[in-house]
Amino acid sequence: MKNRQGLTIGQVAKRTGLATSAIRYYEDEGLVLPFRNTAGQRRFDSADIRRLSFVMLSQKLGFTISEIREAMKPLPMDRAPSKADWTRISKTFGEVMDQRISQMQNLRNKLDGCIGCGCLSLKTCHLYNPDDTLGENGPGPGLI
Amino acid sequence: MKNRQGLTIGQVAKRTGLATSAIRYYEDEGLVLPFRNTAGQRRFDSADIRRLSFVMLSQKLGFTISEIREAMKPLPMDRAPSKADWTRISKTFGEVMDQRISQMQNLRNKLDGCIGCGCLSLKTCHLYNPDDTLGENGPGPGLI
DNA sequence: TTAGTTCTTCAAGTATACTTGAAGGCAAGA
DNA sequence: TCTTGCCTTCAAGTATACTTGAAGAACTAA
Repeated sequence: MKNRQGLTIGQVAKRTGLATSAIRYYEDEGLVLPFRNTAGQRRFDSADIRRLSFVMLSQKLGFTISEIREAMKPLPMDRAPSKADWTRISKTFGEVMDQRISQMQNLRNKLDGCIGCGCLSLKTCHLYNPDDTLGENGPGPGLI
Repeated sequence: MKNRQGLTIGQVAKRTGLATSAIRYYEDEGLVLPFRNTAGQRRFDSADIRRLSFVMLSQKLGFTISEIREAMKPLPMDRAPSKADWTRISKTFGEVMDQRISQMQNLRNKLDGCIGCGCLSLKTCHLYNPDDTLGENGPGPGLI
């Protein structure tokens, strides 16, 4: 009998496809809080893996670490989150996704009209409307 | 009479809303190639501004600097690009956008089913299909 | 028990897309 | 001419999301 007290970080890495370094980083960022065995090594239970899975998916959806942290705030760290906990979070993210998708579609529709025409006038083109921006990206790369 | 020979970087910054540092960075990255006056100061013509406008828009659309550089490769650096030049580029980017949007919609549709249910099973959930990924993000932040 | 693998922390490196600051040169109006 | 403001380069800093490497402790199987 082995690992009755949760999975090691290496085992979680294999199950999730995450690198161990990424998992440790997520812990530093407060996205998971695995418990420790007597020697101080990390041990993960199924709720931890569910949190990590949510992080992975949210990353795919384009959310930042701080957005994910913010979203998971209502989840309990001590006990396994309930279905209702996850459903609520899923709903919030879904709404944000809908907004982002329609924003991208807006920009995409304007692409043909504004660049395709070759004029690309800064004053008249509605592409330069600040409301069309995909959020205030600070420094650093944008999406994808 | 002033600036008969193109706009200064500061004037371009005001017109486009870009920071002068960003414009210099774009030059370093090969996205624009303003000419220089006798003293070595940058001077921009309308074709340069059009290139910068395209860069700004492409950033909003989520393209990286290297993707934008790649896309603008067919554009002539010496003369003002024709309408056909811009139209071709616009078409390519539009198609990529369409792909990305439908990819995001796919992920979004799966959000309710997979996270909403609370099970988030790594083995069965199609959310973990590698084909759903928004590109191979290397290190660094993801989208937005 | 011993060897080999995995774990620990911590500091530093990587890529993207810039910004900031230092030190000095150029331009334009009074 | 002078002064103010904008221009130049170059190096270093910032934020995000990690990875890599070093040095050493713990775990596991033989």
